[in-house]
Amino acid sequence: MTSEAVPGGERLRAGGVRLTRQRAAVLAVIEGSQGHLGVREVLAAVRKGRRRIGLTTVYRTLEVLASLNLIRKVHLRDGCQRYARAGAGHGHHLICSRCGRVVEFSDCRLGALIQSVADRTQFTIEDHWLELFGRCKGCRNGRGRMRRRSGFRETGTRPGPAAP
Amino acid sequence: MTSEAVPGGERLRAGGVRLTRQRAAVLAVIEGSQGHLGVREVLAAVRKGRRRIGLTTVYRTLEVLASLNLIRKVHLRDGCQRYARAGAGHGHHLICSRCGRVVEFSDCRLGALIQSVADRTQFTIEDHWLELFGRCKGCRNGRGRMRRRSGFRETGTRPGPAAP
DNA sequence: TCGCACATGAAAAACTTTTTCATCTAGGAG
DNA sequence: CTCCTAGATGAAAAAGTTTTTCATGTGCGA
Ligand SMILES: [Mn+2]
Ligand SMILES: [Mn+2]
Ligand SMILES: [Zn+2]
Ligand SMILES: [Zn+2]
Repeated sequence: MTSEAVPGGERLRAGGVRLTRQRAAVLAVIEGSQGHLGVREVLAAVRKGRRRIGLTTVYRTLEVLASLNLIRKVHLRDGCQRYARAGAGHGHHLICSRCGRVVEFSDCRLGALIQSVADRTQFTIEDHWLELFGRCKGCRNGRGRMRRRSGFRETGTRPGPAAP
Repeated sequence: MTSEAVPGGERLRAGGVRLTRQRAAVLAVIEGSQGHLGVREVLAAVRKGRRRIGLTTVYRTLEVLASLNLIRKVHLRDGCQRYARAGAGHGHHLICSRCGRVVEFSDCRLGALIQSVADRTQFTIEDHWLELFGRCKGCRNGRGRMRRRSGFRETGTRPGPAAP
């Protein structure tokens, strides 16, 4: 069978790394998600798909995929180490603070701003990082402020409310 | 002696929290630093200034100070939970990827971009987060790619301002 | 098909962050 | 100024996260 059979196979090969079923599974999980996922969530999702995978491999794989730009790392105010699918090329994220949905956009038009800051500070600016937070259409009227909705499981166990 | 004697005292009071020597010490350490500091670095710096403080308190204090906007949380590609002094009001960071120096700027002019992305995605955008990375003047020609230079020890302490 | 460099994963180590709870203290009341 | 107490502290332990180890497995070029 050709590598076509494995979604993402071409891109993994192109990245110079081996195409393993674990990598394909992790990539599939991220690409199949509308939001950002944490390590434990990816682990659970892959296993739910009845594929064996270890936590260590999830960590390593997410790093590999991100370095190949096949997925992107997302930072939230609290808790980073989260990942979302990557659009083409340079991209930034718009994140729904209620359900976690992630939309990538690439037109950032920061040229003038960067030039201005560079002139003023005497820095050579090499990279930038922009994230927008808000409410997606479906979450517009949600009065809550909770993070992920059902379908976007929380990573691990939450600190939870005060003890009795 | 009046509360004037304690740098940041006024601002802590204004925030509705008690002015403790630990809070003043942490604030002084952050304000005395040109870069971003992690929890352990703050702990070490405060102790070096011969002030007693516990790790738990450092965590809690950094959170309190950040919520009062007296200091700001900085996210790096790897490793967040770092803090830098805050400029006035809304601010973004320009970070030297070699020495860690942090410069805050507030003119982000993202209005048009935000409008455009909002229209296109149907999101209501409530907040944004922008960080610029580059080389400060002094690190311009540094061929290295290491993070903090001497003076910005990873786990060590900054020579920073000792207690008055 | 073979061989081996690369990849995996269970377990343990290492590290980070939060919770507990006994003790302390900032600062307002009197 | 002295008292009082809600708020703050910190040592220790618990809880959670990430990395390291190393024996075993496997992708893929020869
Ligand atoms: Mn951009
Ligand atoms: Mn972050
Ligand atoms: Zn949403
Ligand atoms: Zn620098």
